[in-house]
Amino acid sequence: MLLAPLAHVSREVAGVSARSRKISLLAGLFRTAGPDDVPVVIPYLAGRLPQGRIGVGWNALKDPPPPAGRATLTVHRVDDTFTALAAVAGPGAQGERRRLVRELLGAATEEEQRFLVGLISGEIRQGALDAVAVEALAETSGARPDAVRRAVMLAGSLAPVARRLLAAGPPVLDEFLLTVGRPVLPMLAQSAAGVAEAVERLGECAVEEKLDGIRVQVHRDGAAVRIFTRTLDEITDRLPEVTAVALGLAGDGFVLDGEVIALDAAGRPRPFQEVAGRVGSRGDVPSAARAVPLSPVFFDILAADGEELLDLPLADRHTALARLVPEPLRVRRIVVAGGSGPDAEAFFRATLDRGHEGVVVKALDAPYSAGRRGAGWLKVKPVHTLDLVVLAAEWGHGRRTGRLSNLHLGARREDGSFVMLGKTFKGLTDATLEWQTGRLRELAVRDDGFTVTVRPELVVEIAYDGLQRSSRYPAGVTLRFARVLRYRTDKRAAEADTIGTVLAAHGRGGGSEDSGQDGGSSGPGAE
DNA sequence: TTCCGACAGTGGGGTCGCAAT
DNA sequence: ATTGCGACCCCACTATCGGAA
Repeated sequence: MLLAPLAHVSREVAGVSARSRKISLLAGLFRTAGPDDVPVVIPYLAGRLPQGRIGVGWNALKDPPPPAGRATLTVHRVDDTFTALAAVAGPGAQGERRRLVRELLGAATEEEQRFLVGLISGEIRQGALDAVAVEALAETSGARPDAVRRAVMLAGSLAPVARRLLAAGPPVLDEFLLTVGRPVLPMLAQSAAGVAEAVERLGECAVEEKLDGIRVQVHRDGAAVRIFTRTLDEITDRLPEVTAVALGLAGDGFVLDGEVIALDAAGRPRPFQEVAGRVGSRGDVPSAARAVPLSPVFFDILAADGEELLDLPLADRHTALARLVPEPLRVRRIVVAGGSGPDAEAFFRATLDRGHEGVVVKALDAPYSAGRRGAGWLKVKPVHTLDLVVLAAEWGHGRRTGRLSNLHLGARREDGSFVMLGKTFKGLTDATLEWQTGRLRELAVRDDGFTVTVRPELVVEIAYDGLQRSSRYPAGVTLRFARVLRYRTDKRAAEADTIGTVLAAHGRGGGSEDSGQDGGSSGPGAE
């Protein structure tokens, strides 16, 4: 099969807005793909590479060679090139990758080049990723979308399901079962503004502490333990203490869902950054483990005694969890029946006081709906706000092209100058985007084509989750998950929050930003 | 007809590891 | 030794479509 029709359909899909139309366009192409093409075509049209990451980024894609005049590239030639790219290593790897990429792009027509660049950089922007591909796959094969989605969740990815489904038809979906040792897409939570609201939405529910660490899925099959991240990457060899905990439990065929965190001597959680650094360390794991020992804490169970528990309501899964996992290894929780708000609120406060991130409110009757951000779990975290000053803004991409999007945020110093605390592009409606583009252009003092620097006069109210240590910004801290709430056109820059009040609000002392370096873990840490 | 769930898009900061400088 | 880049961790929010109410 040639790449050309694929690239063409991708462009057509991007050109229509109706999801139903996208689905039938994709389905039409799936039908024409031969059995050998399927494992490649399906992921490509869902915007993914079967090889995963191949070590080629935006930089290697600059200045593509002139396009070919005629379409001769086959999908298999493209796939072979990606396989070769993924295998390149050692000195000179960068140059070799560049050479392979140039060779591939040189053999591609203009439309194919656009498609390949999008595919490699993960910016297909056709408005159709896995979920739409699942629908198209269902349409092509005559299977029920739900059944396809469930198989994808259990297989961990689309490709193996697509291959079997198109080769043998809907009945093969029954072959996709939860297997201990093979990762499953994890269930995710939606956000809610407050505990009372979340409890009201869910009715009978559990309120569990939300720990700020790394999500882990722990499989044990006899003496074999495997640990996976939220994106299903295996990290078993980096977490020996988690393996030890799994081997210490009184069961030998289970799958647990939980979070790893690090605790200090007083039993309080250490900052997320320390946990992330530890989990990311592949080199000398034993010494990393001595410096930052990790504690797994579990909140769900997907299989026990080799038996699949996914479809059981949470209440029953928790019973199974409690049978296998002793108290300190489980997340703290309470059960709230029939909207008794105060208990949940008190639990939320107590959880924050213990230094944790917030709570997750979970419907007791909900099954484990993996891979979807189902409404069965609602997370609640405290929100802080600040009035900051816009120092600059970056030109947006994609649907934000031509609009000033990413804002550089500054806090006021006592002397009237400003310290940059981070950036945000979140929380902006199209109308606000439009308005800020006009207003910031009026305030512009410089435009290098990427960033527009402005006179620091515009005040914006920012919500954020807490401070974290930063080596990038002059105050030594930056805002975590900053987003725009609204512009404060009623405020002048001289009325914006100062860096002193920002630091003081998070127990980092007032005064100058240079004292913000709190020497590792001795400080109280970000919330 | 209106409401709302699910999805895609638009990017944020940090950290590690590897290759290039 | 330092710097740049890619891969992955954490993540919020809005616009849109299309089925449910």
